[in-house]
Amino acid sequence: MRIATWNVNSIRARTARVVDWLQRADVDVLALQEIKCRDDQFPHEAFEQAGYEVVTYGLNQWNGVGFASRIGLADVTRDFPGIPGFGKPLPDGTLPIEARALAVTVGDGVRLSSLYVPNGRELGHPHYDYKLEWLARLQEDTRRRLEAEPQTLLALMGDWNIAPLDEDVWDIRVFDGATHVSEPEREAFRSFEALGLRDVVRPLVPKGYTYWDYKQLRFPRNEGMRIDFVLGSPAFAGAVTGASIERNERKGDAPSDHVPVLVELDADSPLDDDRPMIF
DNA sequence: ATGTCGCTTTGAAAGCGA
Repeated sequence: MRIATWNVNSIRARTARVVDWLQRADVDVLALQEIKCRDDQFPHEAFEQAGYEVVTYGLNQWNGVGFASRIGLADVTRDFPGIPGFGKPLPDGTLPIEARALAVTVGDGVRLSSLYVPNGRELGHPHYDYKLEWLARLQEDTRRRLEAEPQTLLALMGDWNIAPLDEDVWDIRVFDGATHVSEPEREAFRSFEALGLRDVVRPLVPKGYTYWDYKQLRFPRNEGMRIDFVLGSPAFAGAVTGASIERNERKGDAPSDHVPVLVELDADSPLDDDRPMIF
């Protein structure tokens, strides 16, 4: 099973590129972020013609997440319990919930979330507090799920908008006082690892960025950030057999500013200690 | 250079978010 995550920065601007890559890379399931369209605006036909069914969660021109799968999509869940909102209060006094979290079950019971973590904008900005609150509520929900089903094959995948390590940005000095590298954000990221989730890509791809800003020749200079991650439950992590960061997808005409992160999984024979040894 | 994108409202240019 080949599973990927990709912040596409507008699906309508990149439909052919995304579908072409899905087929070229032989991807079974893609988690999308920043589709930047409503559900009715999504280019369903192009994906269906390529053999993928699609589920999307898009409310307006901002954010938006989705999945494309050729091995099934079941138990679709938007948001998560306790998810905070942001923006102008609604008539009932609550804040609007943004389209940033979508979970599905694929294949034979693999539970995947497509996540677009709030950017944060600036330290001390209301959006930064929103980001931390959003992550705290997601962590709580994930903890409950793992406690209820410790053996579950589960992965949280997406654009985390956090660089967990200094080496995940090209020059940490540039990020003094910036979001994405602040200690509260990194602590939030580690709080998921404290649940037993593991970054399943870094051990296999120790170096490399997943995002390069369009501005200031960031890609030609390789001045990027590693902010897109797949965090897997112990059972999920045990089934991972390969991973790659698809750097070539930042090249050519009209690329997204993020590239796909791809994980290969052998869900039929997880490498856990209970597996009978056969010689 | 706050140096690029993509979307929106608005009626070709500006605002917003990243």
